[in-house]
Amino acid sequence: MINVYNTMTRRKEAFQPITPGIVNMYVCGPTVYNYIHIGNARSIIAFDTIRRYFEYRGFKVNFVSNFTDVDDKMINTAKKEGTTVPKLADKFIQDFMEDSRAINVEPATMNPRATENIAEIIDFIQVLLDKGYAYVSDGDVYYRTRKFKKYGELSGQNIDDLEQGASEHVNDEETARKEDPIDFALWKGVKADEISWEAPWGKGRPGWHIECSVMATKYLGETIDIHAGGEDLEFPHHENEIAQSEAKTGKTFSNYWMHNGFVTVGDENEKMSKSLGNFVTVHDIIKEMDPQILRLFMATTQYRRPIQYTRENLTEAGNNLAKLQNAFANLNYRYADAIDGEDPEIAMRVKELTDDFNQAMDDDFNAQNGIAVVYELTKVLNVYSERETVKRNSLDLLKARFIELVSIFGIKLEETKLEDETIKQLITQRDQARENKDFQRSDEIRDQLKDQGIILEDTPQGTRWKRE
RNA sequence: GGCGGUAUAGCCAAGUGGUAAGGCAGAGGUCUGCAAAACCUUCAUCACCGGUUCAAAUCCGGUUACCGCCUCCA
Repeated sequence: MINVYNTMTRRKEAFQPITPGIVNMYVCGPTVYNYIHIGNARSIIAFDTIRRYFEYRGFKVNFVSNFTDVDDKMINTAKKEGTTVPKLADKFIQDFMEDSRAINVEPATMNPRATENIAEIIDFIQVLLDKGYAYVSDGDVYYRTRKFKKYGELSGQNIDDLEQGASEHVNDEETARKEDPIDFALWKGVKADEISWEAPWGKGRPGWHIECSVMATKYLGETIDIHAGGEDLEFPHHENEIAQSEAKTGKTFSNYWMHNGFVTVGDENEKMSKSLGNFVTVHDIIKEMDPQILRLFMATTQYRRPIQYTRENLTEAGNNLAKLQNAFANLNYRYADAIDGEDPEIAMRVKELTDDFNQAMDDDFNAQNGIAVVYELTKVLNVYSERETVKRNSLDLLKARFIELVSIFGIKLEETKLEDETIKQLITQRDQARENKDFQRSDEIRDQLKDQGIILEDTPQGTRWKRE
């Protein structure tokens, strides 16, 4: 049984899908006006890891994540860069896909875009108007927040406190059009020559929150299993989504709400975000280092905890990645001299560790405990790889389980095919030199290869090599 | 001001009543011609104060510090 921390109840709860064996999951995606930063990556990685774990446990996961491809930021950025909103969206959606691939994120079942669902958005708003949950004001449409009794339940906010906050902070012309400062926009009337669509109450574009309500219910149903996103979305975004959706359907919008913690950066340990301007993009990072390092770093921290993005922490992740890769390589080398059969104690140990792993991850995807088990398995691989005789079935078993567990964290282990003839020849020459105790010559060859990024390792089974 | 979160070794980080997982870095060792990789050993009384208890990092009260949300944001 998988336990999930539900923001709504602030407790871990046993996960009960609506339909046995299926998880319908919606994750709020990015506004596509820039490259994704590592904060976005954290959210993407966290929920990709969770999705992979569900799949590993036998669930079919319908994973829907949207692109917000029209809003103020899109419009402003397009204007500034002398392009159109759709072109801007296309570019950064493509970059999103590339960056996601680099950090080994499984493609979503579906990535709907707000602008592809305008008709449904209009219908949705119309229902809210008909039910009295919304009102038109000077071309805009607003949600009548106070009418929704449960408002504030997700974030634990009192509506009067919110009211106070809202009236203090916001004092623009938009507020003047609202009946109440805490009301929020479902539709924004068109200004100047902005991108817009026809609606019964006038030309304009959807507000931010409505698109997620529409797309989640359209593609996954009126009640979904899991709705997820960064913890900053808890309020107001998710609160508003609930208000819209439940006012319309009268049903619970999502059974579980999951929120990932932030990435902090710098000595101040402050939140990283686009608006603070202190962000690092995935696009830039992966030019400088193996994307798998970033992936491992983020996937193995419990998703609700904050992550401190520092060079030191990345170095540590890099060392850990190398450890996993070494163990995998050590194991693979032994296929050359493995004999038939299996060692039963290995099967037992693998079973044991798998149970430990599942137990750890069942507890709200506790990746820190999960990876600890993987490190134990790594040790089993290494120790077994050093045995005098190894058996093929045991190698197969260790290898398969290792790949399986590591892939939940999005790590792809590749068998390096090293077939370079000149390198092989040099190694043969070196082995001969070593046999003749001509260590000067043998070290010369090793240094020469090292300059080319080739590392040699002498083992009882002969000399191995790998790239740095 | 309201709501929420966090504080465990040099660093990252598990751990919700019984005497501190794991990883990185460091130190010592095994293996090696030397290395590399790997393995073994070693490295903390848990922010502070008070309380409950036979027993607390874990429960209660208080203090301090940091972070987030309340306005666009993963």
